[in-house]
Order: sequence, then structure tokens, then C-alpha cells
Amino acid sequence: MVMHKNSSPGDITAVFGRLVEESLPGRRGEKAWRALLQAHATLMRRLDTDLREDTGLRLADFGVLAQLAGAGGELRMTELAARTLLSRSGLTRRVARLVDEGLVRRANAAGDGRGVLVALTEAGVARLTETMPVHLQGVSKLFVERLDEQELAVLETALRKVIVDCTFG
Amino acid sequence: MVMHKNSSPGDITAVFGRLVEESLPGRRGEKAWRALLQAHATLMRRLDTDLREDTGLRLADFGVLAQLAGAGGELRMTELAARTLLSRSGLTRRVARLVDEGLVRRANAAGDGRGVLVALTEAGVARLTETMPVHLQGVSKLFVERLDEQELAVLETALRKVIVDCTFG
DNA sequence: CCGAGGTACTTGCGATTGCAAATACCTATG
DNA sequence: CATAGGTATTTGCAATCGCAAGTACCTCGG
Repeated sequence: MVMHKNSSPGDITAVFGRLVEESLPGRRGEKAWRALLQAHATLMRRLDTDLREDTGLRLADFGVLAQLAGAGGELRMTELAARTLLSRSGLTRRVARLVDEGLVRRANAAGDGRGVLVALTEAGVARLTETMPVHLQGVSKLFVERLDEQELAVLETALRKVIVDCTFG
Repeated sequence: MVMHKNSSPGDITAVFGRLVEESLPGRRGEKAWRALLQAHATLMRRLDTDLREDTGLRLADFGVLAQLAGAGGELRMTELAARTLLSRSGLTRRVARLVDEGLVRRANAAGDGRGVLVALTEAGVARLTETMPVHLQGVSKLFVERLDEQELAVLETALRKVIVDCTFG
């Protein structure tokens, strides 16, 4: 065993390991946390690149169209931002791009001059119709099919418990 | 019951609902998937803003320093990119910024002229030492403490199953 | 009906991103 | 020992991001 005046190699790991123990006794939850980060990052990257290759649509744009469809075709900006987990300013620009592509339309909210109603166009519906199966099959293959009922149930309840309320944008 | 030639309000939701059923029979896993997206997005945003307010360090920069510490103080670029879930080009620039701030140092990899070794500086170690508890207590409070042993165990095994192999960058 | 203060959304700005191409170096083959 | 092809990293570029400030509109007390 070699000891130096300063840190020996691998020492740093041990020092910070001890620091982890102080906040996470027994390093409880560390592996689950890491798994969450890694699963999310790799799944998103894969789903996004696959979707773009197969349909030309970005995952974030798909998310906007899908949320609109799930809400009956139209939503206010703020509500849409909340559902898509996008910042308000980010949504403003994303919607602008979708309007340019003709997939979405903007209208004034009836009875509130401040509000903007975003609605799917016919082209948007058509685009979503061809895109949806591609994305869902990706989610199915990479996520749903790899998990059993119990795992899905626990994931749902556990992850719901850790959703934080935080304003986006 | 009112029927129009074209879609009636709410119709779109039903149409796409049917489309979901085709790829996800019984909409299996849909709720868990949604919970994953929402938990990740809100947790990350919260942890990042909290960390920045309390220590001035971005979450992504913290991640780089923490991975280096966990690996004994230094890593090659590609390995570091993989561990931090960053793209290679993203890491190049992030490391450049960290070098500017003096938290990290670059050196040539011994025996491979192509390789770059990124290492924590003393200042980097110091910064990490003061930052680590803040971040970990955030993770503890928002994530670990809200879950029981079984939930953490299932999260870990389930999420590990859905980690995709995909090159970053 | 006026004005203060709240809400809804957009925009200026500087920072950051990833992709694809470029650079630099290594390795194996003939 | 030349060179073809692979690996490690960086950079040009155009797109995108969030924050903070700005605009527009609504609401309500007086």
C-alpha cells in the first residue's frame, strides 16, 4: 500500500464516495437514479433519430401534434406548453415553425384577446396519422415490450411520485 | 348524437386513440411512458435551476466533474462523453468552458497522440466538493426519499432493461 | 371610466446544440 | 516503409434554447 502526501490514484473516487454516503446513506437510490438518466437519454435520442429518418418529423414536433390530437385538435399556448413539457418561449417558436410547414394553425382565443389557440390543420392531421404508428412502434419495441405488467405499474406509480411542480419557460 | 360530414369536436381524439390501440394494445405502458417523460423533464429542470442558484454551476458541468471524480480524476474524451450522456462535440465545447473556468485540465493521452485526457484540477475538486452535497440533497429530497425500497429496486431493473445502445454525437 | 396590477404570449439576445466535414493520429497490409 | 483505412477529437454551420424584457390585453377597485 502506497501513501503519498497528496491524493494517490483512486483516492479521489473514495473521497467523493464518502461524500455521497453523507447525502444518500448506503448510496440508496443511486443506481436507480443513474438508470433513469441513462434510459431517458438513450431512448430519446434513439426515438428522435428514428422518427426523423422514417418520417422527417422531429420528436418535439410530433409531441406538439400528438398533444393537440389528444386534446380534440386545439389548445391554448400555455396549456400546450405544459403538456409538451416545453418552455413557453420554446413553444412560441416551435409553433411558428409548424405554422410555416402548414401542420398547425393559429387563431385568437374567443373571449380573451391575449390568448392564442393552436389547432391542427388537415395537413397536420394527415402528417400525424402517418407519423404516429412509427413513433408508437418505437416506444413499444424499446420500452413497453421489454417490461412486464408489474414493472409498468410500479414505474407509473413511482415516477408519478417524483414529478415536480415547476413552471416551464 | 350529432353527426357531421367532417369530424365533430372530440372526434380527432377518438380517431387517434384508435391509432394508439393498434400499436399499444390496451394502451399498455402509455401511462408509464408519460410518467417517465414528465418525471425526467421536471426533475431535471428543477435540479438544474436549484444547483445554479445555490452554487452557480450548471447541472451538465456538475455531471462532467462528478464523472471524473468517480473515475479517479481523469478520463478520455470519448469515455467521458459516454458516461455523461453528452455528444462528443458537445463535450468538446463543454470541456473547453470548464478549462476556461479552471476546473479541468487537458493533457495528451500517453501512448496515443489522438487521445485527450481530461482531468480535474484542484479548483475543480474544490468546486465539486462544495457542489456535490447540494446536488445530492436535491436528488435525495425529490427522488430517493419519495420512493420505498421496492420501488427503487424495480425502477433500477426496469429502467436498465430499456437502456438503448446508441452512439452519442 | 381610469389606472394599477395580473396574465398571455412574443422577442432580443447570447449561449448552446448536433450534424457533418475536417483534422490529426494510429495500425495493418503488402 | 508507403499507404489505405480506422479511430479520436475538433470545428463550421445553421438551428435551437431559455431567460429576461417587452407588448398586448384583461380585471377590478374606486
